[in-house]
Amino acid sequence: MASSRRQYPFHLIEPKWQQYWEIQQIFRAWNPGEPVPENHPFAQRHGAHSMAAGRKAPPKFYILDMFPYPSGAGLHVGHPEGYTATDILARYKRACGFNVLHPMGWDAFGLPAEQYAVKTGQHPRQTTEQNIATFKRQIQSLGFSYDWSRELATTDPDYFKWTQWIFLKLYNSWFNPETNKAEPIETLKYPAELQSGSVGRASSRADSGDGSSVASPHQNLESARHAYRDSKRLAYVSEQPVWWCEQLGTVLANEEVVDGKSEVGGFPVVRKPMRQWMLRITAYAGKLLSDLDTIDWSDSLKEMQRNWIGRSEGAEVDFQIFGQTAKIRVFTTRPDTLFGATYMVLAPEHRLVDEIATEDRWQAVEDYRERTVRKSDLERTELAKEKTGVFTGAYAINPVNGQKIPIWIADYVLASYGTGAIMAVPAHDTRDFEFATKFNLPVVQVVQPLDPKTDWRGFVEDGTSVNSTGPEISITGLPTAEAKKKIAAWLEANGLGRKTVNYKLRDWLFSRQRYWGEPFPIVWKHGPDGQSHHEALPESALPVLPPELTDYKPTATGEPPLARAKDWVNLPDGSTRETNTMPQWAGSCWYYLRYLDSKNAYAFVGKEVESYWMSSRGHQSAPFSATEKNAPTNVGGYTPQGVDLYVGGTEHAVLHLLYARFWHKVLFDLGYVSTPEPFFKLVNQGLILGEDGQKMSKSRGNVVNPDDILADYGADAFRLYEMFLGPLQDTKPWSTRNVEGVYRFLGRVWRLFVDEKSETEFEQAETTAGTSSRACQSAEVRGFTSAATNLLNLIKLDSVIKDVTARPSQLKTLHACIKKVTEDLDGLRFNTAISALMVFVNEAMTWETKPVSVLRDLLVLIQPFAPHLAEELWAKLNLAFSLQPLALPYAPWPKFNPALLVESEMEIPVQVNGKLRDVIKVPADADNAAIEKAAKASEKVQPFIAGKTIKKIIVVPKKLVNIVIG
RNA sequence: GCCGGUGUGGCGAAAUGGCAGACGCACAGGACUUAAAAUCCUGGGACCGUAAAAAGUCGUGUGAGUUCGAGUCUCACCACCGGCACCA
Repeated sequence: MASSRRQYPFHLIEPKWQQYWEIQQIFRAWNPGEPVPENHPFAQRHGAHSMAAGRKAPPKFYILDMFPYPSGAGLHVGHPEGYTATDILARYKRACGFNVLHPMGWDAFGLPAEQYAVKTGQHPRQTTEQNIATFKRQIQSLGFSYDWSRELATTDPDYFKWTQWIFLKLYNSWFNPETNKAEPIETLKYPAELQSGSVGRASSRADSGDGSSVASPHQNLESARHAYRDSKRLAYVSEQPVWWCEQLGTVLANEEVVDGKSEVGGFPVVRKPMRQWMLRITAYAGKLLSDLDTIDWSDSLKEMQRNWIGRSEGAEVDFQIFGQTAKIRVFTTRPDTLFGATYMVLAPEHRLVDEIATEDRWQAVEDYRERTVRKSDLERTELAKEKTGVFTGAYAINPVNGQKIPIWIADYVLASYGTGAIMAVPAHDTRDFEFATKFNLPVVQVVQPLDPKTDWRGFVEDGTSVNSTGPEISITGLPTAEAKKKIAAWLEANGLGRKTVNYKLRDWLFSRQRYWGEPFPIVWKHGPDGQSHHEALPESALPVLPPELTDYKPTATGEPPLARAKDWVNLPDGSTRETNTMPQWAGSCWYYLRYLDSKNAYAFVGKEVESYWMSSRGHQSAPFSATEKNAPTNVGGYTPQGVDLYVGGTEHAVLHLLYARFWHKVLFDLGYVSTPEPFFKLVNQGLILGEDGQKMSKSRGNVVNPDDILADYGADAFRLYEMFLGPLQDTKPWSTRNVEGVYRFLGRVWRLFVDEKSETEFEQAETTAGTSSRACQSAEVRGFTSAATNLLNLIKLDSVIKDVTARPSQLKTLHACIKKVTEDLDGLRFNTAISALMVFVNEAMTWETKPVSVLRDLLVLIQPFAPHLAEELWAKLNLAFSLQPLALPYAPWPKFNPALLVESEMEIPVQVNGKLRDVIKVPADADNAAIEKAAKASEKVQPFIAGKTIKKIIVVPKKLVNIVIG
């Protein structure tokens, strides 16, 4: 920073008010039934009994930030962008009379702390606590109005006790397709063969619903029932290939694997099958998709979730295998192209491959499968890669025309989607076409493009069916949509297939081989026959704490580090604990609910409290924004509810936001929460790039440290700058130079109020006292604050601030500002709200007399943006004019009065053929005829219309005149 | 390839279909100062003019269209950003 004089003493003002807010608990949010101390400003504004039972509480507003992962690097300038936006809104809503819930906490489990532990032996909890302390100090130095009494960390046993509790709810529930809801597992009826004493064909493993699992040779009824229930739970166990990283000695989640290498360190990873816990998120695919229509999120975000869920409508069709009893079921979105199916493809992992491959093809098939398994997903799906595959030797019968078509295996067909098998229609599918071209398979046209010039080869859009007549069914001549319907109906009627919906969404792999995560509340019981099964621990056993270890490395066998703690793992009754831990996403799935009632020892959240904050009519008492487009209201039969505004980065578009919605919906089905969606309105803040327009990164050396900005310009300037940068949602480059612009603005606000001479005296006194350094503040906070207050009291108000009635022009300036700032805050347009404040201040600087009333309103308007400066000036005004108002954060938001903006004259632009020629002044009450007359009389307009025929004159009332000439 | 978004001065940006460029940065000139910093005032899209003005012409990625009137609406195209990517 240029070593210039401070615009104003923010270095004293900011710590002073931050400490005041904390000691007075100014930003405590009050729960229903909670007694509010009489001297708290909330009580002064709303009444001491406003939250008492049976009283109608003030409307709530729940405004939430995505809580940060407290990394060792500390805060970067991207964090405060969202936090400032939410804080401004929180302060604005508080001033508008809402009971505002604005909490902060820590998403504190995670790999970095664990890796540090592996390297140094320092317990991850210690690392985590240090990082939280840094983050908290940095966040608090920005003056956010968080209710810190609700602070939580996902790593607190009091918190993850309830994460484990929710897991038990998932474990003890199943999804009932008939009610389309999660229900307690007890409501699950056993199939007929498990109801009597007979031992039936029960599947012994997680059942994917295709009824194909092989029955165990011998099981008694009890264990068969057990297995059946286990296969239906929302939390279940299955054997899954996962990413294993030898160098890191751990398994990695998909999102930690980038381009076939570990995101951390760039080490190679391999697929390895392991026993895993899964969460049945796929059961909710339909609801997760359709309920997007009921919430106010950006189009792009909703689209990302839609793509991730990936719904496609189509049909399943059974193909008889030639010469065998087995059938192959395929999924297709284009049943209308069935006549063009000239071959079939199975995924190499498809379970029928073994059965159908002929002897002469066996070796080729086996070789191909071998190669496929070794390939990573990346290699399999790599862009523009050549198609590969081998013929199995077997044939299938096309059910519509009886044709014998070859069955291939190829890795472009994924085992995990649909049925793992496709009918290939090379004429009308790009991938099938490539494959057919490479292996010389026949290509038969069955769809005619509407435009006859379009080549039908590789034509994948809708058209008209051709060559589609078989012995029993014909769809030739039908448009695609109708052809689909007709063929689907025929398939269904003949038992050959049925309409279905498929989703790309997969079940959520929920276990990690980590130390620093929530242990599962699960034990394994080992039967005498060598069989073992899992059982839930009772709620009374929660929280399940992780054992203390000295070595955090995963074991050589790939077992989780928890397995090292033998005393912890082995229980007296011979059972053993589950040694996996939950993924980092678990804690963030429900933290917004814990904030509501973070100290509750008896429930994850109290019922009444949940209902007040999540489903009382906050939106109705004050619409978020009347002007907002696309704000869904009352969609799907219920008023949108939940968190009123959630702000965070796009990086969580599909994972956190999908997982949290899923958990919330399960809790809703089970009756624990009162809304089907957690987040009513969600906004993604845009990325802040480096000064060079590149993404900020250490390697580029363009990272801006918030602490530096704070030291040079203060928190208020930092807040203001982040908001003035541009629209919240946009990506925008950082510019330290531009910080000076808003910093100067705050200096002008300061000089609008204070007497310059007294400030000079203050500066001399400060130099003598030597308290100018920020460093001394932490040492003796109280001493610092009283010294700072004494110094600041030397600064007096400007003598032209008087208790006089404001002039009409002054009121006009003020109310234009009130209007603009209010509307812009409702629309989250912080940058233009700030420019409106600048316009006001620029104007007010020229006033020879400054009415107190106007300046007080100004401070209420500025308070959300620059709270420290506003508080200091507010205090000075109150002192000088002996006022005893509410604490500034609770002072009512000024009400815009349109009558004050009325002018006696208005300016009307006059156009000739749409081109501006003059701006005329007419009386405010002039009617259209008078305006038209004045426009034609204008001297500047005359030359353009003289001698021309006037074809038409458009007068937009009070707005504009356009004279159209020939 | 598919989906979503964005294109406006030297820069960040602003404009319910109605005066394009508010507000701010940078810049230039002036005031204050021994001087500098800070502060205050003034100027500014481009072109063409002029001693200086005025007037005029052009101008919101490109090309068409709708309209009395388009940065804004429609269509096509181009560029950039983000997401997904053999999902049948």
